[in-house]
Amino acid sequence: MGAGVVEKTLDLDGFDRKIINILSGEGRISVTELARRIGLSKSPTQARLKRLEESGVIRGYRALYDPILLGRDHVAFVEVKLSDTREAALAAFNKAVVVIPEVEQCHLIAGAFDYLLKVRTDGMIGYRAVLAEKISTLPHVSHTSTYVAMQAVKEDGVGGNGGGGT
Amino acid sequence: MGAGVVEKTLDLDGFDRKIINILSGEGRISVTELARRIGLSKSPTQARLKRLEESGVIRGYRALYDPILLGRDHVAFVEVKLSDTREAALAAFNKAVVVIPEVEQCHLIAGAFDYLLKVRTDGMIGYRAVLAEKISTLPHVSHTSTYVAMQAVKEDGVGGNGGGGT
DNA sequence: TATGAAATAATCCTACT
DNA sequence: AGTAGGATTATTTCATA
Repeated sequence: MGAGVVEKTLDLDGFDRKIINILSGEGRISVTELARRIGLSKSPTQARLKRLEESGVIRGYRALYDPILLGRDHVAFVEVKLSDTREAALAAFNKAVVVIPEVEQCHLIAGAFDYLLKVRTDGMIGYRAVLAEKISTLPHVSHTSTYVAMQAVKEDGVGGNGGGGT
Repeated sequence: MGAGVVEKTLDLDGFDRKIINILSGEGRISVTELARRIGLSKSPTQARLKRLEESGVIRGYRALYDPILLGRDHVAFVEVKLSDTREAALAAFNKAVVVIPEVEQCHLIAGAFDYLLKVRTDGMIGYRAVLAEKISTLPHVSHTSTYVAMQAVKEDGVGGNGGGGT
């Protein structure tokens, strides 16, 4: 995305695609089951899986959690405007924002050199604290606009960490 | 989120929290390894894992993919305004939007009764097709504004499906 | 590159502390 | 409720085609 053309030349055939699609829904099934579903025996299935993992197509596996049961059902989207949009400023912002655990997603948006953040907390009080203490103090932030989600109509599960506690 | 207080009364102790945090990063490790890491023997670890799964805290497992290697690195956020925001209209919109595979996320936003959608495609051409043929034709849509992401600064992996092909 | 068999390691179940 | 041990099943490696 952006600078540098990345080598996209990995040839994924139908079996690889099937593996990808199955594992996107059920990431913990056994290789035996996976082999049965794609219609191949165990060894080649395992070899393909390993190849997908080592080539970087599969970056890892994650458990999906119920945000409500974990008490982390407050989602807000934050539009962030920067006072400086030069490369160094963007890099500083990027580096600082990725380590905030409550920030689930952060995208650089075209057109206005803004960022759009997705922030998950355990409630409005927690959100205000994150906004005041973490997001507003990020490098070169000049203005933020918050949009609170009333309902997650479609969403994948939530990661385990992010302010809860280890 | 919103109507109906949900029973949050599951008591998660430190071991459960450890399980949740570990599995959020490595969702495919064995129960043996999991037991070793949380400092418990295998049987209780497995019992706790099963309890977390059956209580709904863990909703499933998913493989994370590299969007670039899969050729699905175009992300856009769409603000959708509805002409009708009564309950029935919202329900109709919700029902229709969840089945669009390119829509990764959809949130009902407070304040203006808008929706914010995250749409992933294989490029601008694919995005325009999705916007014209799928999003704009959703029930009660009156207006959309698109914000294209130039860079994913922080983001979990991507699901396997969404326009690719089975 | 797929198949099939043998060694290894995981899961599952039962009994004990 | 956690630990320990044994039976079942899956995964891994290796040989073969």
